[in-house]
Amino acid sequence: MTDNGLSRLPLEWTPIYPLQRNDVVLDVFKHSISYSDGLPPYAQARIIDLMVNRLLKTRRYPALWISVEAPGDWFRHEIKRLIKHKIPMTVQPTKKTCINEREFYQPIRPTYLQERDVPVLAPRFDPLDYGVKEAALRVLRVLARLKTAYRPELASLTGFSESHVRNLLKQLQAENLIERRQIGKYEGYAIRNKGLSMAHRSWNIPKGVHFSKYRGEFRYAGERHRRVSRRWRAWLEKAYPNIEIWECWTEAPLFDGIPDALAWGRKGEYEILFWLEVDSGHSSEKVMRCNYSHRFQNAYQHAKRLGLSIVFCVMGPPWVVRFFPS
DNA sequence: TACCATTCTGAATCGTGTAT
DNA sequence: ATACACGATTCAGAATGGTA
Repeated sequence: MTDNGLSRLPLEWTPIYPLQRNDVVLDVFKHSISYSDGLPPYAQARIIDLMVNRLLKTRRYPALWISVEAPGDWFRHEIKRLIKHKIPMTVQPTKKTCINEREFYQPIRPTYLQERDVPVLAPRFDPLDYGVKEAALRVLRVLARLKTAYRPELASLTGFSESHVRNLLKQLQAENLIERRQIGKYEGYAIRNKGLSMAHRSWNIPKGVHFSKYRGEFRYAGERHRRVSRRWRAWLEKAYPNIEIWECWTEAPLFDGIPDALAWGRKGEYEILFWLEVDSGHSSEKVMRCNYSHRFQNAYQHAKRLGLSIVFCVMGPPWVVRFFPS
C-alpha cells in the first residue's frame, strides 16, 4: 500500500458506509484520550486541532470521532468547547463503541473511495512497545508539563505517595528519560529530550508537529508561588478526606482566567472544580478587587451553565485572605 | 553597635519497615 | 511487586545570643 500522507498520524480509521457500497464512505477517524493523560483539556484540544490540520491536508471530507475516558461530565464538555470545529466532529465517552453519522455536530459529506485512498496510519501509542509501566509513564507525563520539579510536587500532581514516586523516578532515571538537577536551592528532577519525546508519542502527537507552546504550564510563576500551587492537590486531599480528586493541573487555562492550580473531582454526587489562586499580597487592594471579581464572575457564569460547582480558593498572607470575602 | 557562633526551623531527601 | 508510613538526615536561612 502506498503512503497517502497520513503515516505520521496515530489515529484509527473507522469509516461509515452509508449506501451499503464499499466505494462510498464517510471518512471518519477516531482519536482516544483520557483524563489521566496528564494534560488539561486545553492542551488535548490543541492536539486535536493539529490532527485536524493534518487530516485536512490529505483528505477531502474527513470527520473525527473523539473518544474521551473520564468520570463526570466536565472534562468531555471542556474538550468539546475548546476544539475548533473545522470538520465534522463528535466527542463521546469511551463506553460508546460505535458511532452513527447523526451524532456528528455537522453533516459529513460522503467520499468516493478508491483503493489507493485507504489510509495508512501511524500506530497508536502502546506503553508496552516502549517498555514503560503505566505508573512511570504518568510521572513522566506530568514532568513533561512541569519541565523541572521536586519530588513532593510530582507526588501531589500524580496523586501517588512520595515513596512510590521515588521508585518510579529511579526507574525513569535508569532509562535516561529524566535526570537529577539542581533547581534553586535543592536537587530536583528535569525531563530529558528522550523523555519528552516519549511523552509526546504517548499523547499520540503527530511527529513533526510543534506542541511545546501548548504543553507546559501557561505562565511563568515564581519559585514559591509554583511550589504552593503544585502541591495543592495533596493539600486538598489531606484537608478534606471526603472529597475525591480526579485530576489536578497547574497553570491551566480555564474560561478566561488561568488558575494557579485547578483540581477537579467530586464530593458525593457533585462534580466540583477547585480553583486556586496564590496571592503574594504585593498588589494593592484595589488592583486585587479588580483582578478577582472579573475572574470570579467568569467562572461563576460557566459553572452555572454546566451545572457544576466551583470552589474558589485563595492562599496568601493572612491579610489577603481576610480581605477576600468582600 | 558590629561581628561571629549557636540554635531553631522548614523543606527536601533517603532508608527501612509493614500490609496487601 | 506496589503502596504507604515514619523517622533520620541534610541543607539553607532566620532567629537568637554573647562578646569586644
